[in-house]
Amino acid sequence: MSTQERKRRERETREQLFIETAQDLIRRDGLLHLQMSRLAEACDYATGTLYQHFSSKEDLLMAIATEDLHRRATAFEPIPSLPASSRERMLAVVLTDIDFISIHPDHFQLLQYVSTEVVWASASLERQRALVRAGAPISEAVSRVVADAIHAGDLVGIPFLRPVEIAAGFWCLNTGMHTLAHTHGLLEAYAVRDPYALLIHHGHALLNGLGWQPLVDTGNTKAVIDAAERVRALLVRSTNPESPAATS
Amino acid sequence: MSTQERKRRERETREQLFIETAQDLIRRDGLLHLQMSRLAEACDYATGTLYQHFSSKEDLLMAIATEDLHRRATAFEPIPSLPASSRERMLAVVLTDIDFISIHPDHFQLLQYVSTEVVWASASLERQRALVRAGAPISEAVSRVVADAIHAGDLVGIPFLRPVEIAAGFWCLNTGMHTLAHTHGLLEAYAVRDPYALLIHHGHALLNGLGWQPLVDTGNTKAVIDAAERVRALLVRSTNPESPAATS
DNA sequence: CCGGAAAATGAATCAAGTTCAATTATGCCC
DNA sequence: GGGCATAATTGAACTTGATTCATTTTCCGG
Repeated sequence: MSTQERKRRERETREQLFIETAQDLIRRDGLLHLQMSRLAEACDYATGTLYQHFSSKEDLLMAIATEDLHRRATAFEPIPSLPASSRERMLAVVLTDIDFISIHPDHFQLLQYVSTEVVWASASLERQRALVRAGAPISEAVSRVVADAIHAGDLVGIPFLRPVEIAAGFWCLNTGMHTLAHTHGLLEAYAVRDPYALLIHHGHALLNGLGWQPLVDTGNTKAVIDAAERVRALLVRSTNPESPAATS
Repeated sequence: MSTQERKRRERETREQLFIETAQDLIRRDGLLHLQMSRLAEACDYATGTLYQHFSSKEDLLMAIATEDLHRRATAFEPIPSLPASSRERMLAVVLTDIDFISIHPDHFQLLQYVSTEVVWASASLERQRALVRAGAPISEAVSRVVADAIHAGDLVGIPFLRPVEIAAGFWCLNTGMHTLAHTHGLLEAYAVRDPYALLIHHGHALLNGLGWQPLVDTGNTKAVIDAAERVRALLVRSTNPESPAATS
């Protein structure tokens, strides 16, 4: 049946419209002021129609967060096959996350909000699962980099930790720094000037502490900055497919 | 005027009653189901009376979080003057936080919720400031341990980072792991068995990576566990003033 | 004791999310 | 093409729970 298929597509398009319009409204007025009735009006639909797609307001918010998370995960995809050392690829992980959250600060705040017990419990089981699923490719990509490092001999002596548990350490450091950067009053309380430069520094320190070769002298500020620039250039090239002299 | 003073005290006592009863209700029924009218009833006051103390529900939640955070900060107080190496004191920081959050998981979830843009903005300026202030002693205590380490020569070669920025790294690691441990679906997604054992491991790795002496062999599981036990024993002793062999 | 200020009360108000009976559109079959 | 059954859409009514505020009660100095 082609009719079924068309309907499904139309439905999906409309859901996309709702999600994108909601993102616009949130950017304009803030998460606090998002109202279901206003969103419906902005999309030229009745309030009730929203509930054909989302079981509740929280459900909608989770759908938005999931959408963003998909995009975020896409940014991590090319990292495992980047033409660079395992250590540089790990740096790429940190930089990719920094860059994404810097461009989409709303995403982080929304994700934090929907991860909250209160909001989480108010969304449908399906959306909860979709959100978790959307994040999985990130941990998989990072774990692959770790596994490659172990395989290549860049990372030895941690037989009792699985790659995903090494990856989790960096997830914590990253997420923690995003939290520090985006939570009211915290940056001031900690008097941290540039949270993401600090994250890169601590990231290197953690890599060094895990014995991840080649070790980087974190005291050499210029080397650290140069390495970040070099890896960022690689990332940009991997995102723009028409590389000057690519041979896949 | 003594009357003024008494009134103020009574007011404070009642505020305490509200906060503690609210904590009970949250523990019993969950944050999601806390209702202002039910809280008032549980305290044998009218709903309106609550608003003599808290400008809104969010304001109340922030007051609860602040109360908890005070207690949490108290746990960190003895650490800087613990009779141990600077590295062991830093481990004490991590362990103290792990233990507090393990005993008070509600606190972490509430803190995460009130730190959310939506809730934060709905609380009074005064409460916002009080919450930030309540957390400050923790970063100060940790920063003091870092400063001591630098002074003692245990931590060299990081002239451009201030103690508070080193402390921030551990804040991120800790907060990140609490988030991982307490956010639905994440532990499963990352397949992490024991998040706090992992936190201790990564904590040591970060300390090693910063060059914090004496370095610890993270591959030696027994040594890592023993060190944690030893430091925990110190912490217990510092909390219970009457040590076993003391002449009371 | 009294008068008036301050505090407490809880029913009324309000706001926003959610529902659902009525309406409209859609697609299928003859 | 027309009529029928089903599904989708609508938006006003409903619901829930936070917040307010007119009224009542308490408190305190003189």
